[in-house]
Amino acid sequence: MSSDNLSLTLSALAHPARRSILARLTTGELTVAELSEPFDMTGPAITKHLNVLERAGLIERLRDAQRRPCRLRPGPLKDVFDLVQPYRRFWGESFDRLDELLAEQGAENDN
Amino acid sequence: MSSDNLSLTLSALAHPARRSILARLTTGELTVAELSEPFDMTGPAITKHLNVLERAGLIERLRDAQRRPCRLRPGPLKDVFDLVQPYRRFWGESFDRLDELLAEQGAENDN
DNA sequence: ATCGTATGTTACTATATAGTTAGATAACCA
DNA sequence: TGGTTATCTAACTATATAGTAACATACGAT
Repeated sequence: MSSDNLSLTLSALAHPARRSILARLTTGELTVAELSEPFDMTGPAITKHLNVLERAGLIERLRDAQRRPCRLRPGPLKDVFDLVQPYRRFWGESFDRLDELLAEQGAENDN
Repeated sequence: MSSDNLSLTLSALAHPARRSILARLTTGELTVAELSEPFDMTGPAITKHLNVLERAGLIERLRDAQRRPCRLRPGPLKDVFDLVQPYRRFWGESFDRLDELLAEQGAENDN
């Protein structure tokens, strides 16, 4: 399963329901019931998705009586940003033929 | 397994060996043997990782006699960038307490 | 005290992932 | 032709993921 933090974060993001949950949490805390509502999924399935997100540090669980609202913890997303950031130079120019870019880069940074 | 493209890309990235392979491909094409070298892993294991990367569109396999060099295809990484991009406003300010930000946002964008 | 709502836990199924060893394929080299 | 190098496929194991149904717990309301 590769349990380093970044791998945990990426595999947590690798499910549309979990990405959708995160997106909805940007507007504030939501309860499990509220989060479940848009999905055709049973309660336990949602609970498991929330556990995955929590284990990755992407959400925090609170207490409000019998409710357990979730709050976004965006920290680990920065690591994802930092992962893809160095590749920005590659897209937008030659998607299919990287050769020239690699040549340029090879010139300035000999490996 | 959630086979939409973005999910495929994210779960392909959710393994340190595969991220390392991608990083090494930024300096040019490499053969399977060259890619295997830094890892304590058998050939078939590497082949499987390459298949995962290829299925996600992150690499391309070429032919050079009996060699099958790999080339980076950075396109799908842009989608990952676009995924995390909107969350940038959340980190760097209040990691733990999102409340003020949410309050601001709630004011301008009533949901 | 009991009821109902909200959420979590357990046990189970099916499929996917990550790795192994052993064998198959393919292309070059002598 | 036969051998070597490079890579992939097949079969297998162990563990993880995504879902279900059924049950348990926790808390507020009546």
